[in-house]
Amino acid sequence: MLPIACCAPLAAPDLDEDEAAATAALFAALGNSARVKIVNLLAAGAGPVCLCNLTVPLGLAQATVSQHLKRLVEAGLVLREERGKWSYFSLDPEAFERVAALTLLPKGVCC
Amino acid sequence: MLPIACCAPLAAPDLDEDEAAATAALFAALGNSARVKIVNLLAAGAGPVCLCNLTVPLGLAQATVSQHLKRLVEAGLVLREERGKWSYFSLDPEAFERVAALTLLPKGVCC
DNA sequence: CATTCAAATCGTAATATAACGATTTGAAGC
DNA sequence: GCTTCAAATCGTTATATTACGATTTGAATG
Repeated sequence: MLPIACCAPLAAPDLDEDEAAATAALFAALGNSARVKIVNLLAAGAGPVCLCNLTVPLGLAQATVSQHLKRLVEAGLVLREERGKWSYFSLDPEAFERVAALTLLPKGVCC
Repeated sequence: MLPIACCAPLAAPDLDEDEAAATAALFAALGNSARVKIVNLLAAGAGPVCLCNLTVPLGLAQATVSQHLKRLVEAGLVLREERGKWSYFSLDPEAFERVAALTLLPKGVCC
């Protein structure tokens, strides 16, 4: 999957094919309960979390968790950090804003 | 697919399996470029839009558009309204708020 | 430099999704 | 009641996703 170059709000005027695809890709990255739980665990933890500490709470095999993390990293929502043999993951600080930006209402209405 | 009973923000404390699944289902409903475009077209139009006016801008067959609309209705994002032979669709007024609620930051930070 | 061990990748199977044409359904109109 | 025509559903195919065990990669350590 290509990295998400940009994404447009749902209510943007004249959304073209590429913008719709980029927007959909970001939503799709969160369209799986394991990945929602990963984001939730990363948001809850104070600081980066080791993959090895995610398999038990998720109830999934190491390979499966690794794949989900890869998708979240490719979507630009999660950051990977190598520490020796271990990989630590954290939410991209802008992840929430990036997703929230997709749901901006027309006319600047907010929340 | 079951209707989405409730959904919890990504950063909610102690997200359980059902909450994660409901949250993921809402994201998944928007995780397709055709459905993003449909939501965009419905947001742009003033009032309900006929299915028959969606197939051309989407470049998809009637059956395909009907299926996508069904998914959006099941996700609680779009409303269906029958008018004689035609079906008209509009955004659920709460759709944006429902999606935006998923990305609420911890500690009430907003936008 | 061989061993260890976590993570990534590979290969595969089961399931889900997306698309289409064909068919069925159902309201409107003759 | 028959016809019409839009929408929904069905049946099918192609593709994508999800999951796993097995294998490979690569940093740390003896």
